[in-house]
This record gives sequence, structure tokens and C-alpha cells, in this order.
Amino acid sequence: MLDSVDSTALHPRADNGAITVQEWVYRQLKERILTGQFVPGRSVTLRGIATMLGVSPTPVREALRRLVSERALEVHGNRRVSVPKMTRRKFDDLCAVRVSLETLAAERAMPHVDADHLERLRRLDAEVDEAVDNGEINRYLHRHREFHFSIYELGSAEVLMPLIESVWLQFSPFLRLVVSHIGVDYIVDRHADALNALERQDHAALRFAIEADVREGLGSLTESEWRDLDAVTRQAGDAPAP
Amino acid sequence: MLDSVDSTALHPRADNGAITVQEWVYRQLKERILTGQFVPGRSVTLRGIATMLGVSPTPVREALRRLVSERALEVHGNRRVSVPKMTRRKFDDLCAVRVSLETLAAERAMPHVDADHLERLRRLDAEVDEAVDNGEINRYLHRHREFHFSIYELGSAEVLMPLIESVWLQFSPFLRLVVSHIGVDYIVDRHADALNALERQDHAALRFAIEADVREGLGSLTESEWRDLDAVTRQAGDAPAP
DNA sequence: GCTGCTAGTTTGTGATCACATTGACACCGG
DNA sequence: CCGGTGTCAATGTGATCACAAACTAGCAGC
Repeated sequence: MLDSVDSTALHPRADNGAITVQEWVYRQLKERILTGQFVPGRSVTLRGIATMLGVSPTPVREALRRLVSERALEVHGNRRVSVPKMTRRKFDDLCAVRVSLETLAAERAMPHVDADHLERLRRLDAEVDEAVDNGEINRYLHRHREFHFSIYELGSAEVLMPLIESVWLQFSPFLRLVVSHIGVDYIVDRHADALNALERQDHAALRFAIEADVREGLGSLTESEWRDLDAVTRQAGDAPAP
Repeated sequence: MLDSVDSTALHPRADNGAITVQEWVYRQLKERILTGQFVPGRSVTLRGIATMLGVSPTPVREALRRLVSERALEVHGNRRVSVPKMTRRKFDDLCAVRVSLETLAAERAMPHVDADHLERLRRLDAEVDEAVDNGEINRYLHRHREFHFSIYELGSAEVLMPLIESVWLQFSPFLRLVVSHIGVDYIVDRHADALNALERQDHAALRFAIEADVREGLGSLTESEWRDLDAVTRQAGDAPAP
């Protein structure tokens, strides 16, 4: 259990900042999913998580159900829950929804963006590029996510953000799988275009940049790469990503 | 408790079709929310639901958390959960997301629609009109929902449907409030246009019809109507809709 | 050698209990 | 008459327990 990753990951509830155990477990699992530490196909057991985090099964069950609701996990007929596997069909749907939702979110964020935000976004983008250059997968995934969400959260936090988060939760384990098996080198992004559009307040250009960023990011997986990934997920019964 | 509404609402788990109590509770509450039996602002207590449905608090808590995840309910700082109140801001966001998601879903459904589906949709639309003419609010809400979802479920069930459902869960209590306080007479829909576009396989016309249906449906609430609805929800501590 | 059955283990589910926190309401002092 | 305070009920939370279903493994029989 050498993968105790995050800031708030002290011991079970050492922090005690008016946060419930269930909420804590939920955030732990969500973070692990978003950073791809749960590989698609991996089955998640209730007592396993409970003992891993040092809590009772009750709050774990609630956290798992929340994640199932958000489509980050799925339940099978056996009542077992696991990280959903990716299919081409689902991948296409996710891309389409990402385009639809994230262009809308970006457009809505545009009026609220100011110089400080732009500066912050540029810094994040620079860190993304840096992570790509150095081949730092974890840092790339973190910054990439931070960049996108830093835009979207400006406009409409209440309605759009949860939906986009749900899509990312479905997307991320697969993304992690791809970048760790195919490499981070082929990653292309349109962050610079998006930032310029944001600065010029150009709605159309922003939409185009976001759409291109989503579509080109992983849209061009070849047939053989799909088969390769399929083979990887097939043997995934356990064991988190390296 | 004279509002035991639905088909599957026998006694607690008299059916026993390999369905968990938690799932049953979830569906019960979801149905009640979608049909507007929980008015915005109403606070929902755990033990209250538990005794109402004749089960223990445990599965109720899980069902509530699922609904919170789907934004059908919200938790306050007090840990109390309630049906969220609608704001103009949120309403606008919901409309924009509905347009974005549902036009996409309709477009994706188009290739899969055949004569049987069209016939079924026409029948549903006729029932919607009939319900409007007779002022049958409950029937209207049911058929209206059935009409839309019958289109969307054709195309992409896996990714899009849950998102659309989440939006409808946020939308429906308010919709019920509106039609029951302002009347069902002013309701306009573009179902006929959508059906024609579907038949002609006209993507652009379909998108336009869906967008118009969403935007015109409740988009034109006047200032005084908003105030009126606000006054209604303000006094909503308890008591389901009539 | 392979299939089918059976015992033991694992896992999810739900009820119950104990505890902490919140909210309500009456009471008391000003 | 009003505001503060103490008490009690109500509520959410989480651990534990008992039970049922599912999976595993081992053995017998064909």
C-alpha cells in the first residue's frame, strides 16, 4: 500500500474538519480514479476498501454508491462493483458529450475571465507542457485537469460542473491507461489557442479550440492501439497502476 | 399516506425481483421527485422516509446519497437534505444544458428511429396534447417525459441518458410547481416539428425543434410569475404537492 | 481428464445500536 | 416583555452483527 498519494490523506480521520468519513472516503476514491490509480476492469470490494482506508464498511458503501451514480464505477449483476471498461462506442459518446458540455462551459466562463485568471491559466498550461516534455504522467494528468476545470468553474458551477466531472470520471481511468501505455509524447493540446481566444473574447475561436482539444487529444487512436489497450484491460483483475 | 402512486409500489419489498431495498427506495423517491410530489424547499428526513416506506434508515441513506449525487436533492451544512430551490440563474443554466445535451441526443437517435418508433412517438404526443386539453397535470408530466426519453434512449443510452436524467431531476420539481400554479394551458411544445424532422431525417430541423421545445416550454416566465413561485416555495417546509 | 456437486470462504445487504450534533421549546432572569 | 440558557427530542453518522447470495476449491463420479 505504497500509494497513499494525496494531501488530505492523513490517517483515516486525523484531520476532522467537520468532514464525514463517507465524504473523506469518497474524495479518496475519486482522487484515485481521476489519477488513474484504478485501472479499468479492476473490481472493487467493499471490505477491501474499508480495511485499506481503515474505516467500517458502512461509509465505504455510501461512497461507492455515489461514485456509481456518477458513472465512475459500475455495478454488475453480481452486485460487484468495478471500474468500467472502455469501449469504442462509449469513447465516442464521451467525446461528443465533452465537446458539447465543455464548449458551452468555456463560452459561459468567458465573460468572467480577467487578467489574473488568464495568468493562472498560462502558468498551468506551461506546467502541462513541462510535464509532457519530461514525461511526468501524474503531473500531466493533474495539471491538464486543473487547466480545464479552472476555465469551466468560472462560468457555471452549479449545473454544468457536476456533469462535466461525471464525464471526466468516466474518461480518466482510460486516459491514464492510454498515456501510460502509449506514452505522453503524442499528446497534443489546443490550450494555447483556447487562451488566445479567451483573451480576445472570441467565442467562436474558443469553441473551436476546445472542440479541437477534445477531439484531437485522444481521438486518433489507431486500430492496433485499441487492441493493445483491450488486451491490457482484459487481464486487469487487481493491482493498481504503477 | 394516500400518495402511494406507482405500479411497483406494493409493500416494502413484496415484489422481490432480485432488487435491493436500497434500489427500491431510490426508484420510489426518484419517481416522486420526477412527478413533482416533492416540492422545492421541502426538507427530507432520513427516518421520515424510512418509516414512510417501512424500511430501516440504512438503505434510505444510500438512496438519498445517490439522489444527491444526481443533484436531485441537496445537503446543507446542517447535514439536512432537501429538494433544491430553483433560481433564475440555475434555471437558465439548466435550459442551456438541456438544449446542448438533448439536441445531441436527438441527433444521435435519428439513425436508429424506424416506423414503429415514430408511431409510438406520435401516440405519446397525442396523449400529451390530450392531457393538456383536459388539464391533467400528472398525465401530462408523465407523457411529456416519456416522449422525450423515448427519443433519447434510442441513440446513446450509456453516456448521455444519465446526464439528461440528472438534468430532468433538477428540473422536474420546478416544472410541476409551475404547471400546477400557472396552469397547463400556456404550455407549448414542438413535438410535432420534432417528429416531422425525425421522419424526414432532417438533422438541422430536429435540433431546431428540440431547442425551441426546451426554450419556449418554460423560457418565458414573467417577472411576476417568478415572484409568485418564489413566494410559494418560501413556505414549503413540509407537505407534498396535492 | 473432464464434469458436476458440495463445503467453506468471501462479499454485499440491511437492521440495530450507540454517539454527536443540531434544532426546538420551555423556563428563568433581566 | 424580551433575550439568553438549559433541557429534551430529533436527526445524521458510523460501527457491528446476522443473513443470504455468490464465488472458490476440492472431491467424487462418469
